[in-house]
Amino acid sequence: MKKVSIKDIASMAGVASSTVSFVLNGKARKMRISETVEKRVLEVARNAGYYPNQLAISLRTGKSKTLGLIVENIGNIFFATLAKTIEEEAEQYGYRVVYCSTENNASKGKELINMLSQRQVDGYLITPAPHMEEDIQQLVQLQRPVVLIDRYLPAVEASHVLVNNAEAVAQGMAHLFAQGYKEIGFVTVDLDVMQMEQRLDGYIGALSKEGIRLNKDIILKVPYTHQRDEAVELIASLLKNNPQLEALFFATNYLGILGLESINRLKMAIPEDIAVISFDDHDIFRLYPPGITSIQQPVEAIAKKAVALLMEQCENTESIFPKAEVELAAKLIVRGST
Amino acid sequence: MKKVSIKDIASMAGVASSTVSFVLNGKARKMRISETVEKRVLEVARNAGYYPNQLAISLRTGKSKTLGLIVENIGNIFFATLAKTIEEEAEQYGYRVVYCSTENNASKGKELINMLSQRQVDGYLITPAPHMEEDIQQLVQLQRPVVLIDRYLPAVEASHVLVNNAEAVAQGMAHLFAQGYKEIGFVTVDLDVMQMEQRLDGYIGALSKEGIRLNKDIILKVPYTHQRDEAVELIASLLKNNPQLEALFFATNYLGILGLESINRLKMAIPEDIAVISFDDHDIFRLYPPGITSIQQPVEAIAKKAVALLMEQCENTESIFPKAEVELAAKLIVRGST
DNA sequence: TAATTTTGCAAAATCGTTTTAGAAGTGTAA
DNA sequence: TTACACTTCTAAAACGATTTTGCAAAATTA
Repeated sequence: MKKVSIKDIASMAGVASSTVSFVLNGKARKMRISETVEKRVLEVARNAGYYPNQLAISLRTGKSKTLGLIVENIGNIFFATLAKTIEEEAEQYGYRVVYCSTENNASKGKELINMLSQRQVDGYLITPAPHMEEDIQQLVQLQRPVVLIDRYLPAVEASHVLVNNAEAVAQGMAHLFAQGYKEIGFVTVDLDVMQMEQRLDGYIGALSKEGIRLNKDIILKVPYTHQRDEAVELIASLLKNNPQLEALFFATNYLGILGLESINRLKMAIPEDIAVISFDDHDIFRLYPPGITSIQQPVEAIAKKAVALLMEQCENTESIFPKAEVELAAKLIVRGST
Repeated sequence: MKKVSIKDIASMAGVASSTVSFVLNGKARKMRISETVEKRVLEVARNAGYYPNQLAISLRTGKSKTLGLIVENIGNIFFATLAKTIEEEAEQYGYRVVYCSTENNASKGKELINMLSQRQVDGYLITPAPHMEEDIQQLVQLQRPVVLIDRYLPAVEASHVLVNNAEAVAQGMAHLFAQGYKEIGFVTVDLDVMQMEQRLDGYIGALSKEGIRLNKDIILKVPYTHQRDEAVELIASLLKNNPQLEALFFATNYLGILGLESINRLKMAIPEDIAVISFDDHDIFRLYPPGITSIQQPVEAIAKKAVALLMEQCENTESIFPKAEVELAAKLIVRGST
């Protein structure tokens, strides 16, 4: 079945296609189309089941009203919620979002930027994987609207919005200290990304502020490429090799989940044998007895701010915007695990 | 910064834009373009950082190489995995996927179909919300490629692929009987959708096969619109009012998760006080002590089959395809909760 | 040498819109 | 009668690609 175009409507209504376009875009008044003609066109269009071809519109106007969102892994609840919130937010501005995952792989990230460019997205929201500096810098140089989220690249002149990682970890550490824990291990990932470094910095800073000497043996950097089981084993051996540990701080939710499995495997009790706190909240943390204390990122605020910044750039492509650097506060959710 | 078009490349290389197109599409040989010209064009295109405008290509060729995927809720891990698998599968065929959620709301579903149509997707993968019959039937009538997943609408002449729900529940029930449980409650949702009815049918069928009389008091239909807390309370009162219950069968993973919360609230022990089994697997079920038995859908097989069916229709738009009705077997994952 | 075929590319049509410029027709005033 | 201003709509260009057709020059054949 052929689709109906504006031309078909025009010939059916006995007018020019420009007239149809004016009417359908509500410019009938402005273009002084008579009410008679307007009604007829509207009628015909409705009966024919006409809907506009967005591709043609975008091609002609040069605006696709679409944003590209590149996250690390859409399967992770944090990014999934972020994506959904961003989508809802963008809808307010009349924009659609297409999203995709890098899996923290720079070459996949490069491909995705390419793909989005080809599809003529109006702006980019990116959680950059390591080594994506060059590709993102290129976007910036071409004056494409770009906002980085969740992390940033110091070398790139792009606006970013993220949680105040160091501050958030410090807050969590303060809570642990207040509960009397002193021997606190830190489990992070071996990825060379800004936000992970900031979290580790938060940990180190909190220790030194409390006057506790840094013990590198109880900082574990799990290789990102490790399989689930290898990682669980790694965390388990950290616990076995350091029986003095009173608490474990996980730098991200999926590490926390792996940690729960390790602790479970060692038949240790939370919080009696080991206290647990994790960055990024998760359904499991709310549910897993006795409830896992976590640091909840202000996902909604991040999404809102990021979209707002991007929109500003999109709607105003002439002027160059100063790089905005936004850091938002996290929220500590205290549960039974500490 | 202006984008470079094929015309720009043409004038830079001193050739016609058609020539550029031929070269870039690898048709140089076929169109008898000399190697000299081919090399020059390639060189110029590379240096200028040219990339094609997908919108223009789609408009001209009439193929967007994009599929529309409409799920119930992309936030749910089942749909998220399904979406991701479908995306990977579609990539094999050179197609992109744009996905969106209905939240089980027919009018939102209608809007989404509209949006996807305007964006000229080549085919539709849909988990239909109740009352979407008409809109989907219309797609079918317009001979658009459509495949329904996870559920189907008896009134609509569209292919579908889903898990064998009744059979899967029967399998779960058989396991419960084998473990000696007789008093088994069933918690489902009050939505009027095919797959939920099939699951309930599976439950009822299993009982009658076992010679157990149906007790409607221990079948709970949680209203879909209930808030988290209301639902938890509802399930808790089911347990309180029916102390004879030995096991609870949850018809979907998010109900199962709510159920865990209810059980937790009542301080009942799994499986000593109450055994638990849930449809659809989830991270939490693997982790939550003592592990929750669940029925895992063959997500990968569903995705593969659905995409394959859709591709067949897309690549072959002339012929009308017979409605394919595919039902796949689920896998019972036995854990400590039963 | 003339006719024919092949080569190598250019021109133009096309996809479905938007948008600018302007063409008829009518009315009004000088 | 002419000039001018409205009113109402149309024609055509443009967006950036693909694809069909066209056509001159070179090469081949008769």
